[in-house]
Amino acid sequence: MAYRKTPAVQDRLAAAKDRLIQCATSVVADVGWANASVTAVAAAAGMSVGSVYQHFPSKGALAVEVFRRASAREVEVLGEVLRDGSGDAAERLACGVRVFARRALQHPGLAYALLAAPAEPALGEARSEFRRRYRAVFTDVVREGVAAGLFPQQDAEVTAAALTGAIGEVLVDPLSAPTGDAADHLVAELMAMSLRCAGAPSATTG
Amino acid sequence: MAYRKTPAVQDRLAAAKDRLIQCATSVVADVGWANASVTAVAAAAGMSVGSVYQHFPSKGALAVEVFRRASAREVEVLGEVLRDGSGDAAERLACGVRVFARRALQHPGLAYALLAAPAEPALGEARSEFRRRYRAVFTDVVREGVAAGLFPQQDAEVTAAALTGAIGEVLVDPLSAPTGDAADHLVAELMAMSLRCAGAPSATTG
DNA sequence: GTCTATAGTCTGATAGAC
DNA sequence: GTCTATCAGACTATAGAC
Repeated sequence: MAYRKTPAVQDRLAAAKDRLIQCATSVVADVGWANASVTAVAAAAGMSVGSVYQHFPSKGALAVEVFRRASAREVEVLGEVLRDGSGDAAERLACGVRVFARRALQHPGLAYALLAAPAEPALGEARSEFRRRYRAVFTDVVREGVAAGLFPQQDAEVTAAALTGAIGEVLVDPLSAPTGDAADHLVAELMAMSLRCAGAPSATTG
Repeated sequence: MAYRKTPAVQDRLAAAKDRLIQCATSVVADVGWANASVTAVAAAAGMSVGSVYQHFPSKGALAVEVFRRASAREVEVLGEVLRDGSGDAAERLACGVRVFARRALQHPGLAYALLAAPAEPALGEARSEFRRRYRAVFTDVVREGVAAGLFPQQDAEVTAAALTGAIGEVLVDPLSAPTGDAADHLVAELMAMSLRCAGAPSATTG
């Protein structure tokens, strides 16, 4: 008969699974989804291919989990800044964009994998959800700004989607990650563009 | 020894290749890149798998050609409106966005495949080029608007990239293609958002 | 028992014979 | 042009190490 796993065993399993996910994330950030074969991931995690399939039913499921964890972190960080930051809606929006951009520029491989890389088919749905969540957090700030008369009347959902796409596109294009002054310039322009996009008045003044 | 192909043969080959590309485009628009196997494409084109490889050296090459043709059409249409349309930069930008959006909403399957679908690894480069070209046409209008004092000072490249990403994201998300009034609303919001994004003054006024 | 290594099956891309 | 063989990579089954 089947015995319940002891806590110690459960912990060990969970730890191994965690490590597997982390290693897989590194591999993907390094070589992209296309080249992240199960064999390569297993090797990076120091385990056999068979063991990988003890943690995940398929390569796609592992990919989804890798994607979910990485993207959840980003959405969470952004959401905190947008919701709990200080200042009015425009200031929080600008701050959120800066944080998002800086994080992406620091981990370009991961950002590219999350935002734009040709991906496992299984990631289609996960990516959609990721974007929905980004929209949700942006939608809230935009709505707030409109309610406060800070932004003009607009469909907050559309603006939120636009911000999501715009920021992703700007950050991902130069596969060559800009550094130093170039990065600062990019972030500054991105913040200005986001404010204009929402219709913050300062945008047209300067 | 190898004889030069007669013109008649060349024409027949070119026609077959054309049909193959068109059929492949339909298949991709229907089932996405992931399910567009060479077998499926060959079947749709009424030829054998082996024949497909007489026209293209690899599946990736065929995918790139499908992508190139479809995206080139879109970029061209947009470019014409933005360059040769009537009115100032803001008016042409708004008009270009409307045209782009309407076309995408009419062919949602193809739009999704071009803009956002999980794709063949080989398409990574093609997609980058596609986006660079979008940026290029947007960059020109934005520059012109800035020069005319219509838009505020800004990095036109960044705004162009943002417009590319924003429009794509807004159009692609609701995999359920909006129809009738909903589509009109979406297009109108998209145009307003694009003008705000570039900093057109009317945007903050109403 | 759980992990590893390994050798198999299966699917789909690709090459080559016909 | 078609058909068949090969190859790669996802996935599975099994045997042995600890």
